[in-house]
Amino acid sequence: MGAFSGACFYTGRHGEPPLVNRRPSARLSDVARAAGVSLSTASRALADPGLVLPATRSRIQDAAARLGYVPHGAARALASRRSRTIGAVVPTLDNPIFAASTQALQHRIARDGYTLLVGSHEYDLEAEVKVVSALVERGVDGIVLVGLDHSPDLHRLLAKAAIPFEFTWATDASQIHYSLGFSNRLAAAHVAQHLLELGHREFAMISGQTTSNDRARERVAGVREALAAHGLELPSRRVLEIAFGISAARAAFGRLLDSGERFTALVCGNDLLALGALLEAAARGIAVPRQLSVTGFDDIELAGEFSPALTTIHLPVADIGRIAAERMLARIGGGEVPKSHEIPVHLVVRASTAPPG
Amino acid sequence: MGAFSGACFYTGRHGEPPLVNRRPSARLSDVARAAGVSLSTASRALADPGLVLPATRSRIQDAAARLGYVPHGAARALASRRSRTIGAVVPTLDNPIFAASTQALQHRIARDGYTLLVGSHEYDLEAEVKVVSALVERGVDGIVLVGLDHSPDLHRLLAKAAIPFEFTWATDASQIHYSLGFSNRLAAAHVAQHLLELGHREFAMISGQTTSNDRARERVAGVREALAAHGLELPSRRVLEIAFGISAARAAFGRLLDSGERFTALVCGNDLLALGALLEAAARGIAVPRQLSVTGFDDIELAGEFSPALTTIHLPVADIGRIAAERMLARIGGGEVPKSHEIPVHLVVRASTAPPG
DNA sequence: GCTCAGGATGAAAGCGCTTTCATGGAGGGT
DNA sequence: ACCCTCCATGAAAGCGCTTTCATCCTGAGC
Repeated sequence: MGAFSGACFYTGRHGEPPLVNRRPSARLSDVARAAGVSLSTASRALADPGLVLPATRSRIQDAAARLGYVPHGAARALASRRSRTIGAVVPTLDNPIFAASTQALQHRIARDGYTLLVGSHEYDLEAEVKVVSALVERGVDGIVLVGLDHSPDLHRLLAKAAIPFEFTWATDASQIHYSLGFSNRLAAAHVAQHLLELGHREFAMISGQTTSNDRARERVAGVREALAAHGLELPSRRVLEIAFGISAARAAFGRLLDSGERFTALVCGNDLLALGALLEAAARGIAVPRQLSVTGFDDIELAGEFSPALTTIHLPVADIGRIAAERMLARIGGGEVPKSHEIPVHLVVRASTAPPG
Repeated sequence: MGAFSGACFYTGRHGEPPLVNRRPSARLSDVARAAGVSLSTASRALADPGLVLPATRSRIQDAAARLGYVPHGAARALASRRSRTIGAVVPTLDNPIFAASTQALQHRIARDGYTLLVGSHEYDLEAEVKVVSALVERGVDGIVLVGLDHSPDLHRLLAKAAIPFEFTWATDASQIHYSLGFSNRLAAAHVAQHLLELGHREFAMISGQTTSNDRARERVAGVREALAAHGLELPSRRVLEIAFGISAARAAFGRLLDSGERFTALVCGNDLLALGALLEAAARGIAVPRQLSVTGFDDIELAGEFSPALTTIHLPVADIGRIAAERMLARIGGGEVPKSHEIPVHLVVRASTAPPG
């Protein structure tokens, strides 16, 4: 390569914009200049086209398209005090029901031009406060939370931020807060009632962790209530609390069997736990439902496909996300929605329950 | 209640700030004033405490704590040109592997003070462009995407935005883009190789949708390659492409059986599809693995617990999210990372495969 | 004791947009 | 023809923060 051409190449190279700190894409002022209008008119044409003469409007829109204009969200948020983002805080996305409802939530708000910020706290209420704080800091216009159990700091933070928030997967009976869900207690009682009607009298239960988890707690309480109405009780030694997971559930169920407890009905806090129990029962040659009836909660897809198909409570998981989105959007828009929204859930009787053998 | 006290009450009531447009929590200038320092010093004390005298610093930090100061993300982003948010775009969170890796990603970046924005496109490449555009507009500092198949518009947008982005769940052999994952083709070939070694010669396959999905396509290609090396082939009529879902998989497998095709090995594009096939096989009285060998891909928790336990490719799902996070954080911080990162995956042989009966 | 380096702080200029508020011109009523 | 209203547009003031740049003070070096 000769000196001249070499120099030439280098000149060319240096002409390229540096990759870092490169001038970001066109700003609104560039669009305005290109269209021959003022900044304010350009802003209006894009935000509320009705405010601008059709001719002007299309000139501006053309310019924006030509320049590949992408609005600067932070600037917009700063000036307008709305970020058009919504925060969702879930225990974990590893649980398919939270993943599915979050998916539905995201899908719905995207339709209205909103973006979802997600955080998870892995069932740690103090971690949740931090997550929410991060979301508030990002200026979310609203926050969707799971359950009713939260740190007092959480409530303080939320009150101070003065943004709408909503609890899901449970309804706040006190009507103090906005909530969307169903009564975990009643639903669980419904399951127990079904088993009672089949003739079961000896129960056991596998539950998720109940500390800091009102849903799990209410489900246990619901079963106890239903039994109590029949003069029966569910002793603590027959209620196993375990962390989430199929293999953990298998192990727990195994322990329960090994402990020598006698029972004909096993109520599980959710489908995954029930599946674990079903798997362990099969491994041990326990016939379900002949020797043992098993129930779940959630009605994940597998529940209906598994053999034996699982008797469980059907939850309209996607609806929860979607309706939460709609209630949130309405409130952000200044609308009013009922303080609490009850989602219908129902028992699906399948092959895993039958009268005691 | 007397007239005086009544008036008193009302005055009190009116004194409350209105719920809407209430002055948001303390601003940095409030903190600065409370601490008796300038705005800049307050900013420094919070952003980089080392720049400020210990005494001053603690006065400022105290004031911030006392006032419950929460920084205004948009203002900060506008001034600093960094939003400390990262975007993740997945096909859908309904798929547990994406939910799990997203969870790990979120968890890791939260440790560094970053917040996750998520979007999903349900396997629609044009929808993906919109989602990414929304994220760019929100000023994310980086974007994590799934797979290698994307719209040209997507690449244009990303190039223009000049922010780091990374593809996951596959490695870009051309090394043009940053990518993190493994070779879906090799992994699938590995599965086929295992079955070939067991003595299988007649294969069938159930795959996810291959259009716009390089992972699914590569898995099919990998199986074909492995067979070809043995002079065998996998005719199209034995490759069923279906949408995601256990019941869809059951139905598809049923159709395959009804079509009269004869095969001793069924390769499935992922574990959920395999589970569907296993369930249908059980329902039809087909013994696995005696009459039919079945394989999956992903190694979800259920794969190892199910009966028969599923032979599958183990993917370190959480690692993918975590490492993607770490690579992204490094790049945002100005660091360098290898263009592509290969994640080790391996075959887990369980009870669903055996020599042909 | 005087100079100069260096560190702590303050002043002020934006970041890119929205949103009053002001202005000017067109159209309607009389 | 005149006045008033209404509507399209423009000018300009921030939104709350970061970040130069300038300033002041302290202390080391001679």
